[in-house]
Amino acid sequence: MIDLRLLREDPDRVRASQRARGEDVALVDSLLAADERRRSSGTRFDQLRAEQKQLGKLIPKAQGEEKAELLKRTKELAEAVKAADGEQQAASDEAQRLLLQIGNLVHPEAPVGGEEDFVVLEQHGAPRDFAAEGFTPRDHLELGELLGAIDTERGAKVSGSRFYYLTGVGALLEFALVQAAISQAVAAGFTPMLTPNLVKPAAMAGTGYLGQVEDDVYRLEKDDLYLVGTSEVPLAAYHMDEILEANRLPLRYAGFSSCYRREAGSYGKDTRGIFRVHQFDKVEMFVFTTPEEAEAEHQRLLAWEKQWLSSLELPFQVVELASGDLGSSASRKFDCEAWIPTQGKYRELTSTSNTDSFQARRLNIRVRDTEGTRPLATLNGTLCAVTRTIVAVLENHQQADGSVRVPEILRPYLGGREVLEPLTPASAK
RNA sequence: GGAGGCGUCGCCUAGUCCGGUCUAUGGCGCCGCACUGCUAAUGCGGUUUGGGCUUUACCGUCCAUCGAGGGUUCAAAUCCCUCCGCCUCCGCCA
Repeated sequence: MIDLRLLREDPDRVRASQRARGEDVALVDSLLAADERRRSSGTRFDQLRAEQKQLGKLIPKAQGEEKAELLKRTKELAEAVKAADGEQQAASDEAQRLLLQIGNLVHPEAPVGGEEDFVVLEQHGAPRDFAAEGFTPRDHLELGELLGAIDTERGAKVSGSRFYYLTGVGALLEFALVQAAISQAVAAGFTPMLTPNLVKPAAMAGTGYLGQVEDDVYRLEKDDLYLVGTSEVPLAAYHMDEILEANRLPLRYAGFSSCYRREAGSYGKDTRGIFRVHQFDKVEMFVFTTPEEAEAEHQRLLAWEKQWLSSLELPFQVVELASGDLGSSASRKFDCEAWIPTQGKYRELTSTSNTDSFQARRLNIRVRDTEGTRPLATLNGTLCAVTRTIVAVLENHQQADGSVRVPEILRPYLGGREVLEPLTPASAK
């Protein structure tokens, strides 16, 4: 959530941010009104309650008629206090409800616009010229099947569309990617974390995933738990309701978890292969730091993502997303998009967001330093989303005979193997 | 899943049976000041968190906060109910 104090002092800034996001600007005025009601009813409650407490203290000492009179008065006060409390509660709930609907303040540098208005910041490497090499590239599913690495047919049989099995070298490739990614993160000072895949509503709401994207989240109604769409959720909520000493910051965590996404509203999009699936594994970076350090940390997260994709020898570009495509929590977001040869496009492989103190406010996470106790900043960034990375690696490193060259960074985790070879027809099923 | 115990302002802890004197005790830690060649020791003061009012700082003041939420009462850490978490035992189990 945004800072209520800032909203009172500079409502125009919040209005402008809402407008840039393409979200409801009128929320701002409804919230200002509710906040005003909350404060005035709160003041009344405080006064009545103070009077009630004072009189209440006299009762044990009073006698006879004086006591009867006091009891009568305090009984009336008790009623009034209860009523005022109700009003305050209602106004406060209303203000909170509205506050939670307002998106994070858009960063001044973020381009204004919708999904199409992203800005390409950098390009790394160059797409291969398969025509010049004399063959037509196979897509990742075809390659995956040749290698005995990906089985989507049986995934669909067992679990439905957008499910898959990683088999043989496919499974080994995932473990190699995860180990390489975790190694990079640990070398950079991150604490590796294995996190719960099921979380309570407070964790989900606190990270901002129960707003516009709620339909994309799996919910287990019987237990009132959610399947996480990213380990960002359990990592952010790890310090929920805590006050962290400034000298412990930054706290950098590298989480590994499965990620579950309903992909509601993406019917017909990316239906082939494992580019867009309901379940995949991911190594995610998550940082708790001070608001002053947030921007610099965001650049560091982006740098670690670039390092990772470069080490996989993938051609990619860095884009900055426009204001309308930030999601409710991010003030600024960069994606790294890898070249997918058979699509002839760059596609998102990683994404890093600066959520500033937006999630920390919702999750009640603060830092204590000389400035006092105040919300801290949280940031997140993908290190390796396994399935999409497999897509990119297979397609970009394929060879004419259907084999795939293993990037050097992964070789130690694949028993030194330099090439993944297609299964012989005899051993294929 | 069954039975029992526990949850107090950083940590430990008193208070809960029997409601008001709780403005929540004491110790440890921490912060400030004093004293002292330095350190240590000692003394004094401070030390939950949130909200309101005071100009949004300082100072001051009021309210809420004893795991969470309800209830009873003039009055709840204390009595009642529901929920959450932890511990012990039993059962089941990767």
